[in-house]
Amino acid sequence: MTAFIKKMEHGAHLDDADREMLRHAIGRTKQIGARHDLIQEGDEPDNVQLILEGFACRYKLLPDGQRSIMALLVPGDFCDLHVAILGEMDHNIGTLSPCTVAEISRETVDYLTDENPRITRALWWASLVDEGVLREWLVNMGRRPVEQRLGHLICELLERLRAVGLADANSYDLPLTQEELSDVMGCSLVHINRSLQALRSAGLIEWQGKRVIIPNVTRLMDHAGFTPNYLHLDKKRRMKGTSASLMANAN
Amino acid sequence: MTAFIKKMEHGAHLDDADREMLRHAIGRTKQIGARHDLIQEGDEPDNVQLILEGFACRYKLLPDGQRSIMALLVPGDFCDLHVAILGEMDHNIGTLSPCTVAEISRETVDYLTDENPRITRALWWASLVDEGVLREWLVNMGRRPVEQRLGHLICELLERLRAVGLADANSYDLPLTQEELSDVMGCSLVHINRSLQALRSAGLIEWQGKRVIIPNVTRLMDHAGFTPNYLHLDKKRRMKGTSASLMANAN
DNA sequence: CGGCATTTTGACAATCGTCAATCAGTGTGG
DNA sequence: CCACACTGATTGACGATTGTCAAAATGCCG
Repeated sequence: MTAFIKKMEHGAHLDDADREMLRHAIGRTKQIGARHDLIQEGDEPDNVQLILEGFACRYKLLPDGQRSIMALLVPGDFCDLHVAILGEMDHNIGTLSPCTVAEISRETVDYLTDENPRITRALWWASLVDEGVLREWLVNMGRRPVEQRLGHLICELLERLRAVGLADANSYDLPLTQEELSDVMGCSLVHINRSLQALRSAGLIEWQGKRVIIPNVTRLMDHAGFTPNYLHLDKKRRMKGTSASLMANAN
Repeated sequence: MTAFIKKMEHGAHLDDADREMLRHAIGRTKQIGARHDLIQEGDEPDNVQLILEGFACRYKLLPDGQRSIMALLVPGDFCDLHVAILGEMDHNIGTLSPCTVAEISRETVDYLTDENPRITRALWWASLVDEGVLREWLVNMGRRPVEQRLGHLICELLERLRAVGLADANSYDLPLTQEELSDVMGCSLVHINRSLQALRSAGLIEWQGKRVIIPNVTRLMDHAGFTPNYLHLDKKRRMKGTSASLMANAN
């Protein structure tokens, strides 16, 4: 919950009333165990789901049974804000760890966006950042060897989790198995295992149970070719134009 | 121009007045030669650019000089509709072939979206489809060998170009070099060359100059594991909710 | 025809996947 | 408390895919 509001703060300048509106918007929440689907390809849901705690992912299954994970969802991330426009889900969303998930009705979303331009801007910002992350993942996948790819992902999650208060300066909990990592990175489980070992023996990462520790963040970022610009986590010059009303009243 | 309107029609039910508004929205157009940047990383443009003719791409350059192409833009596609919210471009856009590009001022975009909910819906739809395409490319990159990957891209472009009237039932002009294809597919030029040969000798594609011919579309789609659902090119049950107003007045 | 970009080829090396087995950690029932 | 089952991590051997290098062939355009 606080993760959600912290995230939104990165997308717009919210005041106390805005934060209060967001808090009220969250209606029912539910607990879901690890490895359960929140929504499936072809679904046309009536509510919007939001991760409050735990890790989830967007994924597709291929005819030959392979799984491809196209996004990791952490607390504060929306699952399916967009599906009403597209008609139906073109992918699945499943939990990776046990999750707390909020359900927000369409009516509530409509109310928020009709009434509050700052919240609307924050929601739109979140959606565009997701797109930026997808582009960077594509670069990662296409042009970096698996060892750097892993390092890049670990850097990205450090930034994203710090943005919602779930990581300290150089470590965080990452509840993914190596098999799940292999579905993210598009390579074999064995290769993940060996690449992680390489990163560890290079002193770039350490692993204590489910917690990742990055002894020297700058060094890992350098090794992985990571630059955080695509996460757009600073609001600096972003408020000038009026064109944020682009998506006004699309029904 | 007609490509642009044809594309928008896939996103919402437009009437004659809507189409007229779209036609008027396009102000200055410019001709750009092949391999010129339309916008670069770090830019904060005041106008929105729209491809009217030709092929362009989104790309990033890596420190070691490698190029990664994360999206192909064809007539009807927007370049940077979103950048006002994010603050600055996190990637470059460059032409691949000579292009005709329209510049639309922010004021015009604001006017359209304030006044016309159907156009707003169509614009939002376009943005969400871009995201769906990114997800599918990520699957393609991570889980399919290069030969199928190429087949998949060729199928996707057939659908996208047919949607804007630039392809017939089984062929279209594809003005990309093999080197550019290698930057899209994240592999070496030599490997692209050999994979294309494999597709040709399997009778799955033919190449006449810059034109791709697909002798048997079903067979290629099958070979590549292509399903067009992620392009959301049919409007069927898509108009029920009101939540398309999600992005209303975000300034 | 000559120059240049693009495509094609061959030989070889590096990366990465597959298979199959072992090791380590955790929780359960007896 | 320990045997057992189960999941997840690790290892070795081997083969397949893909990259690199360098050269030759092809096509296009002035």
